[in-house]
Amino acid sequence: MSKATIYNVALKAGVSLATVSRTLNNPEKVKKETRDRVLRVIEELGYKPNAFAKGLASRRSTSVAVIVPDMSRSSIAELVNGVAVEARKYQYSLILYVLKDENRGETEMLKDVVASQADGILYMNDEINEEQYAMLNTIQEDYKVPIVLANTLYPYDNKLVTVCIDYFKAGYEATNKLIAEGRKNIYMLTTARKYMVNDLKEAGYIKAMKDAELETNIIRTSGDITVNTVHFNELFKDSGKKIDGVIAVRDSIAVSFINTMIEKGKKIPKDISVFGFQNTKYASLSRPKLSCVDIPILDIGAKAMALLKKEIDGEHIEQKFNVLHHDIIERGTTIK
Amino acid sequence: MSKATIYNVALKAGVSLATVSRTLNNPEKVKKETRDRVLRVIEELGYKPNAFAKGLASRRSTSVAVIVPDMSRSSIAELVNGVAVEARKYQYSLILYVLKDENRGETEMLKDVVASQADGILYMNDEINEEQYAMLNTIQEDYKVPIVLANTLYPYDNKLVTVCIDYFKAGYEATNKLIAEGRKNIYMLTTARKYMVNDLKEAGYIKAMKDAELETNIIRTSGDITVNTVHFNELFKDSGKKIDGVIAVRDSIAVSFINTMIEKGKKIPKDISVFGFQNTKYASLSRPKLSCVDIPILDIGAKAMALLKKEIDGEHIEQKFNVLHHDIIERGTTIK
DNA sequence: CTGTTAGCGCCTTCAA
DNA sequence: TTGAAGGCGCTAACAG
Repeated sequence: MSKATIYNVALKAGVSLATVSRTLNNPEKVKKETRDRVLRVIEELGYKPNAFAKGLASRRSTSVAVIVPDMSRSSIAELVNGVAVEARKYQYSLILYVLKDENRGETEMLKDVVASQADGILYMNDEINEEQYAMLNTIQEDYKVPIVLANTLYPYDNKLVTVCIDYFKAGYEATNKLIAEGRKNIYMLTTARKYMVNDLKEAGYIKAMKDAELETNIIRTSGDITVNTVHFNELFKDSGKKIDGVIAVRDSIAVSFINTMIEKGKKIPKDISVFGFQNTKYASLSRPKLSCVDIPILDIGAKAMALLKKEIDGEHIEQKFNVLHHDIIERGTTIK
Repeated sequence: MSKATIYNVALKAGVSLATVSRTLNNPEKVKKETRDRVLRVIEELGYKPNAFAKGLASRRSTSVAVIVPDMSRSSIAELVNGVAVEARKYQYSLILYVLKDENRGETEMLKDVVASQADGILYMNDEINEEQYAMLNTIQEDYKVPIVLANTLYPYDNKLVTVCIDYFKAGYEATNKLIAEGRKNIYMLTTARKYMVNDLKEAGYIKAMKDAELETNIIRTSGDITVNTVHFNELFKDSGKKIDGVIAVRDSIAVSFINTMIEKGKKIPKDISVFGFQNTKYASLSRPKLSCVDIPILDIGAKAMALLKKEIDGEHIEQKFNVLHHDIIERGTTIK
């Protein structure tokens, strides 16, 4: 029962191992009768080709490396979900690399990825910086392993295929919604850590504010609720009365802000309108429900995997930047 | 640059490939000077052993298969995080299998796992049923590939190593807290789908209620917010006034319930006390903050991976059931 | 349409 | 302490 090899199948089916290999990989090259016989034996023996031997001989692994930061971020998990669904269509398996805090070993890790013979790499670390981008580029060129960035942007260059939404535009639009409400003192709540996508949201916000000749106010805080709650309380003390609008780069930050303000006696959205980003479950579980930019995160994952598959298959993708459509969802934290 | 093989290293270091292999896998069997020289060349060439060749020859993959349902569930993502951290300690890579809705192909998928030569399997699908359990067992026995269940319980048998918490006890304790508050009409909100762990929480709830000679009320609903909101509204119409306590099997369900009730004018926790399960970010982002059972989900993942590693290394684990400690966290939705 | 024959890159006895 | 040689299970020309 343990392990049937291609030899066992060949023997029992009365053919050579090459024929077995063919019926599995190039069925059209095998006469139907032979093929059927072989398939029956395969079934009987519960034979599955050894992935290592197959990979070694064919130099292809039918697997892709998925590189993510901290899984506990809702958007990351959802992205992986999207990738998984698409990957299954191609029978590709996913090798998961979680970066976690320690960027130290990223170079080392990428070498592991190469050694693992992954057919392609899906990189979704939105904290990407110039150095990392350069390294990915090197890897793609030196080792000829295709890379796709999912929900990860490095806007200063476009050598790598990228799937994302137009974060600048989204930030711009959300801010304009608040301006249209008549809000004047609109704050942007962003992360202290450097996320490229958040910088773009911020740039969109700044543009909208400048266009309206309003003053920009950017607060850098943490994604950690206990930490940002403290920040929000301080903010309230200093200038709380003047805030009448907020754009947060993550839903969870928006919700944390809302909670803090409501506990301070503020009315949402009467006193302050709030926009989040992503449309995660946090947005639906907030009270009032959070207005936010809806990002098709599942689709981004799926699209990224689909493009990677094309690259693996040797198709050239001239459209490097693939921008998916986003929506502005108005719920209970803004005034329609 | 492309790919250095063991031959290149051997040549450049002036040794045979066997020596290179040894310095990597059995360094103590190589004279220090030779070893250093080889290591230097490895460094220079950026050599990494091809994972396929290595796996084929050694019959070990230093990778484990991680089987999960839907990644978008916060607890699942966190579990994977825990696994990833621990796996990195051993330099194990993770092959991710997302079950998603379609259980249809689970048998097939498990065959893939075996074919992938994973050294072990981490199974964390809390919807496990008898059939699946039996199949896992078969796989473990027939193919000699160790399996560990993480946060997944099949309480009717104990052939597979399991890491979890005592869900029965947790349900019992949480219910008793509410009873101690003087609550009489305590409802359990659980999932319509069959999750073994939720059944245990439910059993604990029932036991506590029976002990206190109170009537049990079990509501089966969905994890989907739009769906369960409808249920909660109906519930309120029928018997809303009589509900004074709730235990929900997931934080997100608890929060959704709270939102619905507060919108109906109920006071939380004055009118109704609420307990959730897990202590996810949802609990901290709810207003009031959710009281809940704290489950050390990260630790469960890490512990499961650690045990799997032991099994892979041939250590026999007699302690099949590994029960980690949980806490009851009282925050704003219960009365202390 | 099918069989034969080299490898793929590495590990692992067995000798030396 | 090191080298030589035989696989691991499969794919992919090349013949036939």
